[in-house]
Amino acid sequence: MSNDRQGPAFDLGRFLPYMLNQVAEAVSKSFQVRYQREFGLSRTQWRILAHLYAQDGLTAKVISTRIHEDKVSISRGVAALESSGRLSRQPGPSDRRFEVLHLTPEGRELFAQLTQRAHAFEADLARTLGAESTNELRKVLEKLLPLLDQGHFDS
Amino acid sequence: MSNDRQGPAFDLGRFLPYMLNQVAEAVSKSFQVRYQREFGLSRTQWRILAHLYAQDGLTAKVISTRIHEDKVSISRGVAALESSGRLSRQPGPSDRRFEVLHLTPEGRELFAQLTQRAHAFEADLARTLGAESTNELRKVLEKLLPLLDQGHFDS
DNA sequence: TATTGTTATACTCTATAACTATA
DNA sequence: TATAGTTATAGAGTATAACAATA
Repeated sequence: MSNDRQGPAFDLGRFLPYMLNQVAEAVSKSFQVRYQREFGLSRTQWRILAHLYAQDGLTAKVISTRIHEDKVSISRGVAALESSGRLSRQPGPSDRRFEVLHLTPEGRELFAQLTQRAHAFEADLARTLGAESTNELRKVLEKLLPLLDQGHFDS
Repeated sequence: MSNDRQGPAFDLGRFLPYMLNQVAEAVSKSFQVRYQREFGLSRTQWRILAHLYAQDGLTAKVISTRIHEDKVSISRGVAALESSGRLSRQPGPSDRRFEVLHLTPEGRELFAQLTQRAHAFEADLARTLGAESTNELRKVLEKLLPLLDQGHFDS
């Protein structure tokens, strides 16, 4: 058998960035159904709600840097969540360029329902992986995530 | 201090699907620069090249199912790669509905260059993570990837 | 009737720049 | 001059359906 390759071998299926991406995309898409189909939330909206649910009174800017998303996309997400009655905004008391964001009772109630589904989803994933692999995965991700904030993967 | 939470707690930063997604996106984006900026390839085009580089003569259908991408997107990627002279297609000998895809020498040469960058990028990532974490990550991903093909995360 | 692949269309996301209002 | 947030716009990616050619 002749081998007509002229360069070094490459197996995409064993290329870490590709593997990571395939898995993350499938998991993410599978979970998105839970909040998009039933509650009409985009991924950005879901993430904004999650942050405000954990800590009320954040500004768009803070959320933007935390989730590494553009301020434009956050601005649109916040506007949509406001017009659907899930959050309200007030001008910042000390600096009126900021807007302080608060969940409405409806928004809080909605997200409380979503946390249950999120936890159930995560439990399913952990069951699929097994406890040990889940812990290993969590450990690796916890090691990588701080590097993102430090801009280790920028450019 | 009063706690005004009305539902169960939720920490997005410790939610596995979110963690996976943040890391995968950052890693992926960081690598994309290598083939997009210098060679004008889209992610789909890069993946098509990778498959043909490893195994010449595949059809669009086969590539589509392997990388879990829509046949429309593959069709467009193949058309773009053909018009930029990186691959050629012939009607399948036994069934003319299929088109057999081959890299041109230019396409093969281009991808040989890309494999070097890919390996270098992966080595950087492994160095960042450390050998042990890298192996753990690989093991977990190898456990999850077959589940995708089985449709475990569909719907 | 089913399958490969193309075309058309619409919708979402993303990235950028220009703008406002505040500081 | 710099920052928070908005608006407008163009590009890419994604999803769907309709279509042509072949089986």
